[in-house]
Amino acid sequence: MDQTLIDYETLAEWLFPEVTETPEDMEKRYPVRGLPEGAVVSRLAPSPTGFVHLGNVVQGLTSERLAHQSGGVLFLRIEDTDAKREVKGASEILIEMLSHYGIVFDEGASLDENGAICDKGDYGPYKQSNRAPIYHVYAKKLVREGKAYPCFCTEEDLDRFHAEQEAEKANFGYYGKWAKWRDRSLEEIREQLDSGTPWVLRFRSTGSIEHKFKYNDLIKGEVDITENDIDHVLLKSDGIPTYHFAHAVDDHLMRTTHVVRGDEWLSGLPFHIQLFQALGFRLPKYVHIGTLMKMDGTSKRKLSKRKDPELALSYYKSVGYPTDSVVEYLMTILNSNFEDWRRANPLAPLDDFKFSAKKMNAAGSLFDLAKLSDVSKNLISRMSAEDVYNAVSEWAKEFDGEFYDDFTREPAFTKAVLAIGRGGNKPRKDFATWSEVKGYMGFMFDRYYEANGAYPDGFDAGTIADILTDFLSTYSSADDQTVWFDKMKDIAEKHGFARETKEYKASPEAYRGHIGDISAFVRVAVTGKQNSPDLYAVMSILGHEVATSRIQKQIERLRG
RNA sequence: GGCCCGUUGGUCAAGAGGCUAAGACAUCGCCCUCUCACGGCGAAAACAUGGGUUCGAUUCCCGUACGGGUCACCA
Repeated sequence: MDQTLIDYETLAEWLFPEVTETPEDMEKRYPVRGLPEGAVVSRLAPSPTGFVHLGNVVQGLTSERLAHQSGGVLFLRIEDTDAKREVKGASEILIEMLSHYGIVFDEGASLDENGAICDKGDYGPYKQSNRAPIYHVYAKKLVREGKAYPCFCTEEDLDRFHAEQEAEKANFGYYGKWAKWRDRSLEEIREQLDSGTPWVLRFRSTGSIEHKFKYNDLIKGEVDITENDIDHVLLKSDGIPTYHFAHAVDDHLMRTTHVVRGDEWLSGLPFHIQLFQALGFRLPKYVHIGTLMKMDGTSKRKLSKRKDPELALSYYKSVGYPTDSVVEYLMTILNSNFEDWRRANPLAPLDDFKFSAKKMNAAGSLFDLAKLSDVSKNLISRMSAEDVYNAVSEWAKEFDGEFYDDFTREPAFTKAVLAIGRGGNKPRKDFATWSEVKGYMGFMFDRYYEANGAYPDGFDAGTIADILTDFLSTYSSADDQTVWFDKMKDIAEKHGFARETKEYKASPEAYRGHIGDISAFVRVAVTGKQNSPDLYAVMSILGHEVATSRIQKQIERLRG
C-alpha cells in the first residue's frame, strides 16, 4: 500500500453508487429504544427452511423469558438471506408453531388476520431479504474506511486455495497470500468491474491468530478467543449479506441487547466481535446454548434432522404431547432449578418462575424422551376431564378420525370416563400423549372393545362362565360400590375363592383363588383387558345394558 | 489438521477448596391394593485421567483421553 494510496472514497462510489444514505440516517431511523435499565431486547432469528425443531423452541424460550421477565422486547427476524434454502410458507408455519409453545413476539415478522406474513414494529423490515439497502449503507461505509474490499475470485479459485492449504498444512480460509484481492490497485478493480465480473465484498481483517483475549459469555463464562485473521465475505455476489454481516447490522439497528443462539456459533464469535468494532457498534451480550444431544449406541451426538424424528416439532404434535409438556420438560433442561420450583408451585404459571441465564448448563444436554413422558404424565394428571376431553378431541380430529367419531359422539360419557381417578391428591397418571388415550379407554366403545380378551391363566372356561353367570344374576346397577363388591365376594365364597386376598395368601391351598380373580373375570368380560381403571366406575358409566350384554356374550363364548 | 467448547450415577443435574457428594427420571425390591395407574418405603448407581497448587481438591492450574462444534458467496 505504499504505491498510490488507494482512493477508498472512489471505490465506495464505484461499488455502491445507489447508496445515498449514511449510517447517521440509520441511527436516526432506528433510535435507541426507550426501555428501562436492565430491560432485555432479544430475538429469534431462524431461517425459513420449513423445518421447525426443538432448537428453535429452546432458543425461543430462553430469549422469551429473558426479554419478558425483564420488561423488554422479543422480536422475530426472518433470516432468508439464502434463497436456496428458503421454503415457501415456512415463516408462517414457524410463527404458528412457536405461538403454540407460548413464544409470542412483541414485534417483527407476524401474521395478519388472513394468516399472511407482515411486519409489526418500528425496527423493520424484519425479513432480511427486504433489508438490502440498509446493509449497503454500512457496506459502503466499510469500503470508504478501507475496511472492506471487492473480491473477484471464482469458486474454482477458492477451491484451489483450499487444496493448496491442505497440501501445505496451512489453515483454511481467505487470508495472507491467498487474499488475492486484498491489496489490488483501483485500476485492476476497475477493469474487473467493467468486464462485469461478479464480486463479493470481503472484510479486511486486521486480526492476528497470535493475539488472544478473553470474552465473557453469559452461559459459557470466560472463553478464550483467538483473533480472526480471515477476510470473510460480507456481501455475496447477489448483494445479499452473509449471516455475519446481517447479524451485526440488524442486531445493532434493532437494538438487540442479548443474542441467544446455539453454541455452534461460538466459533464465529471472534469475527463477530471484530465486525461490531469495525462498524463502531456496541457489542451485545451473547448467550450460547449447548446443543441438544441424543444417545446413539454408546456415544452422544447432536440431534439430527435426518435420523431423529423427535427433533421436529411436528413429531410432538402428531404423537400428541401437550405443548405445555414439551415446554415444561425443556425448562427442566434449561434451568436446573426449574424442577424444584415446579414441585413447590405445581399450579403456578410458568411466567412466575425466575429464569436465569446463570442456571443454564454450558454442556449440551441429552434429550430424554422418558423424562418428557414423566413430565407430561404429571401435567396431564393435573388437568380437568373437560380440558383433557378438548385436547384429545382436537388431536384426534387431525390424526385419528375414526377414534374422534367415537370419542366425541357423547361428550358427557367420554368426560365421565376421563374423570375416573382424576382430581384429588393422587390422580391417575395413565398417559403422556393424546395418542395413548385410545389404548387407555378405547374399550369403552364397541369398536375397540376386545371380545376375545384373555382371561387369567389357570382357570377353566366353565368355572369362569359359572361365575359370570352368578354375577349377572345378582348385578344391579343401582348398587353402590360397597354392595356391588360384597356381592362379588359372596360369589367368590360360593365358588371356593377367598373373600380377601390376605386370606388366600395365608393359605393358598385352601382356595381355588381369591377375590382378585373373580373381579379379573368380570373385568375381562366387560373391558376385554386384565387391566383397567376402577371397574365399578367403568360399569356405571358403560350402563347396565352394555355391561350386561358384554358379559352375557362372554358367557356364551366361554360355553360355546 | 487449526481454533473453540465440554466431561459428577444409565439420563437430567445440585454442589464453586473440608459434605456420609442432594434431588428427579429410568431400573430393581418391598408395602398399599379386586387389576392397572397412583401413593409410601428402600436398594443399586457418579466426580474421565495424570500431574501440580494446598494442611486438604469433584471444586483452582497444566497436560492427556474422550465427546462435541467450527473452519462456505448456509444459517
